[in-house]
Amino acid sequence: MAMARRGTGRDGRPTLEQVAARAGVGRGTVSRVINGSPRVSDRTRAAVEQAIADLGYVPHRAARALAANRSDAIAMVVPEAETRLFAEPYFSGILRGVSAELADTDIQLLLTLIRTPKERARFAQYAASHRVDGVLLVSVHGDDPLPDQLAEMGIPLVMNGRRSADELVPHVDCDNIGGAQLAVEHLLGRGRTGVATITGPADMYVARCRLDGYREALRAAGRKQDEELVGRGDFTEESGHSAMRELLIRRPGLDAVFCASDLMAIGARRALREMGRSVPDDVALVGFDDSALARHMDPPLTSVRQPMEGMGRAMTRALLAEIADGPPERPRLVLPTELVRRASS
Amino acid sequence: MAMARRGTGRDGRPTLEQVAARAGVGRGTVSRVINGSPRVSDRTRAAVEQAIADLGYVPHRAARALAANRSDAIAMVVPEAETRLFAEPYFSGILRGVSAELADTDIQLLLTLIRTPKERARFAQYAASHRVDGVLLVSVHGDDPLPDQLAEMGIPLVMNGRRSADELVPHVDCDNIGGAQLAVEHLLGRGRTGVATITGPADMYVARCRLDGYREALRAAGRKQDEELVGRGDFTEESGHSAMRELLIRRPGLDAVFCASDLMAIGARRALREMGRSVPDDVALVGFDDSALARHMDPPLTSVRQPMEGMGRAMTRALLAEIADGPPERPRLVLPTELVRRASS
DNA sequence: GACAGCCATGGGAGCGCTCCCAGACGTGAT
DNA sequence: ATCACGTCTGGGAGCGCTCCCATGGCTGTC
Repeated sequence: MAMARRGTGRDGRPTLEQVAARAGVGRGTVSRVINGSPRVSDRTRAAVEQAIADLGYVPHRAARALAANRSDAIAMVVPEAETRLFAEPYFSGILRGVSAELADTDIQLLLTLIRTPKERARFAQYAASHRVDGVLLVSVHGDDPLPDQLAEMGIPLVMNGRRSADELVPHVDCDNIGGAQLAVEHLLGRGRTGVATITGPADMYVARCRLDGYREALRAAGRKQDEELVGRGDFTEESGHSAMRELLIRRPGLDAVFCASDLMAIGARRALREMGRSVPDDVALVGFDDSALARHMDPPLTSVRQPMEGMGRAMTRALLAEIADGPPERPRLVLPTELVRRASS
Repeated sequence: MAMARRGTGRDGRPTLEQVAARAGVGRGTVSRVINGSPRVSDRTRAAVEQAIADLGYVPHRAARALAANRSDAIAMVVPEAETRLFAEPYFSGILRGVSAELADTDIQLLLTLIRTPKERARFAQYAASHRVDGVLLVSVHGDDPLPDQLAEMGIPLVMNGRRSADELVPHVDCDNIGGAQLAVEHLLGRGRTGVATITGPADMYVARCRLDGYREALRAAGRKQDEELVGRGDFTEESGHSAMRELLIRRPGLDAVFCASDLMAIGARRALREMGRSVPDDVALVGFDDSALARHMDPPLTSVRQPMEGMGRAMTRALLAEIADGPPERPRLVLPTELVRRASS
């Protein structure tokens, strides 16, 4: 036989049952009020809300999750390398956006850093058992099996960035091509004629986009493509340094460089200094990311800003919509980039 | 009357009940195995483990949380300003440590950014209702009421850093005094005689510690204190810049500066350049934090490294211990800092 | 004025787990 | 053999919620 109902929950907090008792209604009604069901009269609703306020009632998440078979939590998954490499503005920017968007829902953010395949597998299993309502995937590499795995399991999922031009998994991206164009147009607009670029690794889609943007801007301006002005980097400072040296040897007369990352711009800047070029007088420099590094460089670096916080927000909105309404018809959302002009160009 | 037991849980995943059936034991026994209770015979344990493996069973968190009255989740609370200001290495370093420490438990990390008092209140309420087992508080300011609020509610809690010398809330700190000493000793050891410092805001405990370290190092070396060599900053680049200018005006002969943050060192470096001083030849420069900024400065900045990842780990260990065993007898843990020597000194 | 139809409402059943008690089975001492 | 333990085990009860069905009061209609 059921024990007599107690006056409070196990840890001394009021339960829905007590709220019901105090408001003089049934449990179902309180539940309806809490969940915003329209099928409650205004009178009753007011009484229940009063009781909730009086008691300081807060729904018990676990109980709700168990009964309703949802978790009211989403996970944000970040390959650990990213927190190291792109600590800022990437990771914290996105996080800020996600958090802001979640602030007035009562959905929780679970953060998972993944550093090994074992951890990836573990997370996949975890997600598979519906312990989260959806997943936000940050900075996915082309060869990461996780997105497809999750998609296959039918777990709502949004990535930032895409792995290829024909990405099927819903994602939010920023306009890398447009950003690169902006940068190169700006350089051209300042009268620079020998505009070089230092690219990211060719197997990363984002790097290819930025290179495409560079090419497109030159084409649009009617300049001929000089392949000797394209230096290859891998987004690291060191690669920017060596690419810049090679560029300078091949084309000593170049007067501007668009780097596909701020980190490479730092390396390039060092090479320029070593080879006796001043910035921006001899060579104008533009980066990509608008990181803290760019702001604090000497001279401060002109850079393409990605709306990281906006991407975080957009990803979150997209995920919540997907959780509520099922897969979107258009899986892709592209946010504009912006050029932040500083003294380096 | 209870419905006949089904073959699987609601979302098609096996339940503990099915594991029990397959292993030919009762629910209680499976629960015991899962929770590592010793009161299970080896035979039975093996059978249950086999059944778990066969079925791919994963416990349902919400059900477990509800029944056991714990959440298997801890929250990491970060004032939003911090993700902006100290993006790196602070925040991501700690996060990496926390995540690493949690990796082989099945405790989840909930991340909460707090930007308004309203959100703080909301979080306090949330935590109060035992929706998390414990809280990690990052970068707390002296006037933040949250720590005491949580402590009062009996919620296991660990902060990083302390608000004052007699902090009562359990916390993990790094050796700011020792780090500053290290920096100044290093400067002295390189033959510098006029060692200045630029401090953080006087109302921040961490800033006072670094100043104490500076003083202590001078004292230990038998140098007299010259108050004119102490510049006041507030951890920002701009404050470093103006403090450096003033120092240079007051004491043109100074030949070294210990800055209590890398950001201030960047400002100081700019001022030095403007006033025609070279680094490190005329003036040696040392920062604090060992941020990405320091590594990429020109010349690269010698800086005091705080073991952020280690602090994250230590905080997590301390919190888990507190959850398991109750409040620690010694609330404080201090981790050593380390000097990273680069070309600026 | 009777009946269908609608709406707000109460509360039983059940989500998947843990807790704990009572029972079944040893074992060693008497 | 009997008894007193101790160990291992099964399963009832219950965690706090949501879902859903049945109920009862009202309205509108012919």
